Amino acid sequence: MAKRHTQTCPVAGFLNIFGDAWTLMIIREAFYGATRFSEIQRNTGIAKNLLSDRLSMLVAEGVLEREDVGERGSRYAYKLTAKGRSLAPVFIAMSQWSNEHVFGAGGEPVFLIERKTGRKLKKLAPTDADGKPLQWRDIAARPGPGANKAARARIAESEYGVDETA
Amino acid sequence: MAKRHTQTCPVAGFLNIFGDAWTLMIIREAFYGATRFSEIQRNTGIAKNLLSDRLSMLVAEGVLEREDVGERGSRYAYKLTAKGRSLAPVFIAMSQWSNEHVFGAGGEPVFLIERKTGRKLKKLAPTDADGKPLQWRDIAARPGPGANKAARARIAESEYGVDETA
DNA sequence: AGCGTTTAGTCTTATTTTGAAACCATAATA
DNA sequence: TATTATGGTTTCAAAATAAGACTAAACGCT
Repeated sequence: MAKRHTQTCPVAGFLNIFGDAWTLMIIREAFYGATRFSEIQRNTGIAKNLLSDRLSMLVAEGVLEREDVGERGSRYAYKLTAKGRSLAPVFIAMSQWSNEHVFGAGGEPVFLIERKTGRKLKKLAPTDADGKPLQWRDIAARPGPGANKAARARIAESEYGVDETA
Repeated sequence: MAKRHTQTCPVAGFLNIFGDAWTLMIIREAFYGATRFSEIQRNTGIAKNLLSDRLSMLVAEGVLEREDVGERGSRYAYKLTAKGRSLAPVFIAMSQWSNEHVFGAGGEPVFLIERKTGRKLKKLAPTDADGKPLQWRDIAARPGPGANKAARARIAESEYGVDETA
């Protein structure tokens, strides 16, 4: 899993960390509260060498932290950092999409709920700065301060782009 | 990209479609308005055989549709279906996370904005059924109607799970 | 203290996937 | 009519994945 994408792009940056079949399964386990190597391996079915690689990578990226829980070392707990916990919207959006479009109404394997009341979370949806819902047609892309020439060009030529020279 | 995951789980279901280095880059292109094979290939750098595979897969999954745009055939446009467009929250959540945690403040390559006003979208965040913001600690998982025995067991034993026998 | 089990890996090897380039038929363009 | 662009398919080497064997330290039990 070398970093494949060299583009200056948020999606490319995201996929350089999470763009494979297993990494987000590990994040799922972390959200579900699993912390131990063996636990994650059992719950996902990932091969041990891959789990070892991915955990090291996630710790190096600052998404997980490895905590020593043995009395004299050699027992570890992998836990989400603040950076990792802030993947919650991604995790929730994936789960909601999959419940709706992979499994469908009546076939949902798991609902995410508010712990206190048991009610389902509200469906994540794009909103403007004031919280008013937006359709995808209302959304556009604008180069940010980190955009290089290539990124600017791609955005400018796309119909999704807005030339915001302001 | 055979379906790797057999678990009855929303994340596993999602990753069986999108769990690789390229598929979400293709979705990015679709959101940015690219429709043609060559255009997507140029913009992402994906190998043509992989693009061909992934596009067929996405059409088969109903995420994209292939429309014939040649006068006498053999020119095609790949467009998001409604199912594909409803990936917007996933796309936005990934972009926002990456802007914040991969590139960081001042290094963001691309902002997603409201087309009409140019203002940045609001950051996606989990809320309860009424729209009140929730911390990740307030969120739990409950088996849905599609949960099989294995899925139920996994949720039950996780600290994230709630035994909602109601 | 001694013994078997669990944990958290590593190593090896076969299989699968990817990446890059070559090739090709049809369509559009000059 | 000739040239280029499009949308692929095929081939082959390199890389990643999958599965199991193996290991050392730590733990749990008597």
